[in-house]
Amino acid sequence: MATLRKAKPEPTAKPGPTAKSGQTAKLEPKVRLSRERALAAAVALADREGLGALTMRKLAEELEVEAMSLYHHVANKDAILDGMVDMIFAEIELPRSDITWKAAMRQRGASVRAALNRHPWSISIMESRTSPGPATLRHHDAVIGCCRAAGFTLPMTAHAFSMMDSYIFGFAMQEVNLPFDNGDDLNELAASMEPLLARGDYPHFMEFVVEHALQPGYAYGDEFDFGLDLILDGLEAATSVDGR
Amino acid sequence: MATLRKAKPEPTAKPGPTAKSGQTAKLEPKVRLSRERALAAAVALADREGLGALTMRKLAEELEVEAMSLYHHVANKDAILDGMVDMIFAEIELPRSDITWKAAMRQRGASVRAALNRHPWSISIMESRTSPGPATLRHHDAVIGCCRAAGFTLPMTAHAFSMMDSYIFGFAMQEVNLPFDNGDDLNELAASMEPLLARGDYPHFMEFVVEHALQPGYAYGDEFDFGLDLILDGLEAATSVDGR
DNA sequence: TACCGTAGGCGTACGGCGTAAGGTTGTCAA
DNA sequence: TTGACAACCTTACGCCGTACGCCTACGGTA
Repeated sequence: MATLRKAKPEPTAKPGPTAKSGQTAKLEPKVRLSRERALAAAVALADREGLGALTMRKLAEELEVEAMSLYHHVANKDAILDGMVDMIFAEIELPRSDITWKAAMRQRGASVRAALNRHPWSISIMESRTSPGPATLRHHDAVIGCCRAAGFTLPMTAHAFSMMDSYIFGFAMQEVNLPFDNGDDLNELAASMEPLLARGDYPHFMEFVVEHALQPGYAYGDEFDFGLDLILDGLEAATSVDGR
Repeated sequence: MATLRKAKPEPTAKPGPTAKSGQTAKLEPKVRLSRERALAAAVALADREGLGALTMRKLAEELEVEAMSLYHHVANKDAILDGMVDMIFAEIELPRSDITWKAAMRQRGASVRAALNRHPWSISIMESRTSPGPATLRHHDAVIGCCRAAGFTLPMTAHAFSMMDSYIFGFAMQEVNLPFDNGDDLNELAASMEPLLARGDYPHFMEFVVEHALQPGYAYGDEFDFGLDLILDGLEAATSVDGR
């Protein structure tokens, strides 16, 4: 015996839960752990308390299990993160095929953005993941298929794919990390940057913030559609010129 | 007693470095630690070994100091990350004012992309930072100033700023996380996804990868200019129509 | 019925992390 | 000479991911 007799300071019978004798064992069906249950709980935990709170111990506790039991269903924590990313992609609507490609791309762009806003932690793990899951592949396949069905050549499809995803994910990244969530704390934000701005450095930045971004009607999220439409219109023009 | 006699097995005098007596003390000037030295070492360490290797202990070792000494110059590790982000922005060329706004924006876009590629870890900490440093503010100020000098209204400046940065940072994010670095491992990548593709799922994705992305002349980085030019042309058209 | 391989779950331990608290040392003004 | 102060170090705490080995329940077979 390797560990000698250092373990087992307590050879007494276990106290309460899952009592050893059969007397109460049948009363709790004790749902089995599984990869799916673990991933769903991980997403819920990250949604509720942030990615930093997602630890193997906390996740296990959530599932009423010990941390090491998770390793029977996932290889390691990275595999959990991979699975979580794929769950997000599974939430995103695929582009429809019964409308124009522009309308379909607008709709799936909005769906991507909505999913990333629902799960603000997701974008920070999407970068740094390199092994896409089935839902991720399915999503990319559908987007490429939409372009091809609209008559895009392969090079033009590459342009469109790269451009749309760069913009959509880049926008979501900025949106998720804005230093404010709603209009309420704009004022304290403004106050916090006052010392910098009062010194006269950054005059254009200051004008922009004070005269525009902090004005009542302004919401950064509204910028999304302007940019996406400009891109889609540009892509349409590029295809109609020479098809490539 | 938990640790028993693990500490202090050696009450003997300290051996070599920074000898206690004054005899050799003058020989090594012992450059003082400083926030700047710490940040520069942190950037170098992250460049060399990745962000995961950047720990307070390793960073201190790099500087020939103990971990806790760092806390005399920075508040905590987050402050180091903030400082590192600002160092990256300091590397980026500001838009020039002696050329057209489009040329200036093209040049600063290339500069941003180059900096993010030189320091692949930087994009993953830029998101999640909310307190910009002076170089960051200076950069944003210059970009806004460039738009304003070109005659953009404030709303149009907001459109342009949001759109360009979403695209540039989003593109860099995808580029940095590609599962390959050069043309060499494209083949093993192709081999690794073969089981998925052979089953006939993802037909469009497969056609795209095999017939286009894996072809000899293709490099993802080349997509950057197409998208940026399309955006800049679109912005120019939008301003000349109604100026807003 | 008896056996046993295996899968799911548990307990312990290890090395590493960020950093709180307090000790030591070198410098310099009074 | 003294004593305040800043720079730096030592120790320790509570976390983290996970290697390793054990126990138990169950299903298939003899």
